[in-house]
Amino acid sequence: MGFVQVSEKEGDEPIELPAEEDGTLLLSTLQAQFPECSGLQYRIVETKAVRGVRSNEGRMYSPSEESGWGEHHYFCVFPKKNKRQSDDNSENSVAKTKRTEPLLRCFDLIVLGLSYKTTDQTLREFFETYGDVVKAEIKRDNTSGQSKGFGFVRFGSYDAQMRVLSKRHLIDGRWCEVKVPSSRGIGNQVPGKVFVGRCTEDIDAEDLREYFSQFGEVIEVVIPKPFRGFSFVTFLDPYIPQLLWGEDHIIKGVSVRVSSADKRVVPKKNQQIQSNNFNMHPGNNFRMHPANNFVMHPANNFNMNPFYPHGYQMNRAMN
DNA sequence: GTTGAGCGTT
Repeated sequence: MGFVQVSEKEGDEPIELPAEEDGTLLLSTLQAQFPECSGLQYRIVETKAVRGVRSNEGRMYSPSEESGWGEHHYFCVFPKKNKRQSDDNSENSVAKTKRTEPLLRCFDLIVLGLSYKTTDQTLREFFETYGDVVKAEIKRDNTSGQSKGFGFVRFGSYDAQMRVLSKRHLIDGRWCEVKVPSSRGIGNQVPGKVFVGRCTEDIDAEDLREYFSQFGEVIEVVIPKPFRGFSFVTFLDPYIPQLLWGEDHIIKGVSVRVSSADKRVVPKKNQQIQSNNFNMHPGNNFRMHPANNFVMHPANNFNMNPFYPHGYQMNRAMN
């Protein structure tokens, strides 16, 4: 909880960035203010040594478990190869980093079939045997507080996430399955396209392109006119969108909401488009792109449970 | 206080 004091360079006036509930600072939060920033450092007052902040899976961890981020004044680290992103003539390390980082990032997993007595706490404790649990919550009825029998869990490491998805789990006497939420599925979505809700009018196409370029190459930005409070961003790689849903994204200090752009939400005919196809990339043909085969991607095979491929009644013998 | 396929954002 709380805020982290960060400036671009050591000695500059710091700004306060909000930390997450678990005390971590999201790289996306950091990059919303310092777009090219890849990490944080701070100086130890006593020894004058500079220390780096631990970072993993898009999250930055405070130096101390007890005192959190403390009163340190953090400053940004930038990649050495910090060329303009439009310099697309070489497959440099920047481009590779931007492609692989979101692929390995964890996301919420849904836990189905939970006992009505299972709590956030017992859910967390159960999954902690697999790795750091960033979030564990039971979904409850708003008025009665009664559990709905399912919940969400999020891990700190992709490895733990993979291991959990590969098996069934006996939690509080019930066999439960852990799946990728259908909200991340690939139903009617337009390949590579995301819906960006809660936009404000001062967020223009260039702001959106600049922000979302950290996750992959952006090939189109559409802001419906007249302004309707949302916009669309399309990536070259069609699997990028499902890695962004459910995240908080802060652009120009505004918390926007990224969700799927499906075919029901096609822009109206009689509207202007502020910007599109600003990046005429030769690889714009989705069919030609090797990443276009969704099924080939491991992230799309999570729900194929080898134990119960046909919906076996998991809790038949219980209770 | 009961139930048992699903899919949330406080």
